[in-house]
Amino acid sequence: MLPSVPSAASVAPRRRGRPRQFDADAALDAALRTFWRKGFQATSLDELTAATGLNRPSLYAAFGNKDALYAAAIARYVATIGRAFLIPLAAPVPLAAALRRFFAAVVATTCGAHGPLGCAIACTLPADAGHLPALQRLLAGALAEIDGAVQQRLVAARAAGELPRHADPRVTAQLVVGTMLSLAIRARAGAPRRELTRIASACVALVTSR
Amino acid sequence: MLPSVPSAASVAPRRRGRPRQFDADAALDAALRTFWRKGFQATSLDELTAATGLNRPSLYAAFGNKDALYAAAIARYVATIGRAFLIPLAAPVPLAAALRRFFAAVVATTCGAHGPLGCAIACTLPADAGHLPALQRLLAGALAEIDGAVQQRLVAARAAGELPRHADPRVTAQLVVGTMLSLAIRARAGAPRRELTRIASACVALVTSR
DNA sequence: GCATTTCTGTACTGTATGATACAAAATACG
DNA sequence: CGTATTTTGTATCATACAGTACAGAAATGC
Repeated sequence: MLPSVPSAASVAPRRRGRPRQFDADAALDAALRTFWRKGFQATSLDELTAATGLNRPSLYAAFGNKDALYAAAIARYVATIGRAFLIPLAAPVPLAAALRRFFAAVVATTCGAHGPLGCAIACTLPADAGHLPALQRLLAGALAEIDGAVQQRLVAARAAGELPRHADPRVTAQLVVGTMLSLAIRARAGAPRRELTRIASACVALVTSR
Repeated sequence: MLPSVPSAASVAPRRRGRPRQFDADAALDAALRTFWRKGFQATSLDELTAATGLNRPSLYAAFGNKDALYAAAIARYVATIGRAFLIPLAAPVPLAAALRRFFAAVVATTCGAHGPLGCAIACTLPADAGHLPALQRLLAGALAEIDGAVQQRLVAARAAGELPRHADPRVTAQLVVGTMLSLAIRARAGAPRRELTRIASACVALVTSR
């Protein structure tokens, strides 16, 4: 389930005309869940109105068109789901334990209770990034953000002597994130949770071994 | 470019009525190139007829409907592109060299001359595997085939003492394939070739180190 | 109270899409 | 040569789609 994180919109000052009868963030979360499962192209506006409970004009007034709604949904994915993956990384525990928690969060989310959703960045965004430049930039930005966060943790780990000195934090972070992306794809292919956990453990062992 | 590998269809015995004026394999390759770039949902039949040079009825008579054509195209991708990745693995060279050749082939293909295509299995198939069970099975099968081939090479490597005895060939293969999938996604995000090569090198170093 | 502003809901528009009907063309069989 | 069989090309169908016009509803400001 998506956490209901309030954003700037929900604390805006009272506006002039008829007030909105919906919460924009909740609607965005509902749209995200639909996009997450079916991707951008396969999701119709009828499905979006059904999922959000809004009618078309309200959706368009709030978010623009379908493209903009998708971009907003992915941005929210990065800000909520993606960032939730990174929180365990910052826990004050040894690197191996932090990485295990990170992967545990990834596996739990990609193998959701509502079927194997995978990861929106790994599984659905790349398909449309091939022909929509705006989405390609979105994908590149999301990857850079996750790479950076993992890299930062690895730099700290190396300073603490938890990583071999010859290991490059940047490329190692990209390998860890790469494993994360592959776990999401495997989840979407229907791989059992146990298998994903085993792969994650092997990645942690390989990265933290010396 | 796709290699023009003949299949059973092109050597079929002379049939009864008016002969076909097209090569089914060439048409399938053309359809695959379009699907590869834009995915299943975003590719229209108009684009497919333009790419293949066939008109709609010929396409439908040869392949069924759009779904079946996509499945056939992905199957051909696995049989040609995917298998081409695996050939370098079987070269009679040490494991590290074989893996380097494998990744070199992956990087060269995912960063094609016609823009960063990525990999059809990694970048476009997962999007529709989320809601089309047939495509989910196709994805799972493709992953299993690549995993198996890499695993087989790792088993041989361990027998030759090129791999630590404590390394599990199966999960190690899944990590290598996972890195491959992530390279394809990064290629589609626009990552420069140099960066992908660096990640691949780090993966090889990590897997073959002891 | 009245004008102004903003949102909601229905109904609609034009278009793009996947799929087919049908007749003409091209081959094999007898 | 005539019939059966398969492919080709055009023209078309019904539907699904993204997006919007418009009228009514609910709030604010004066």
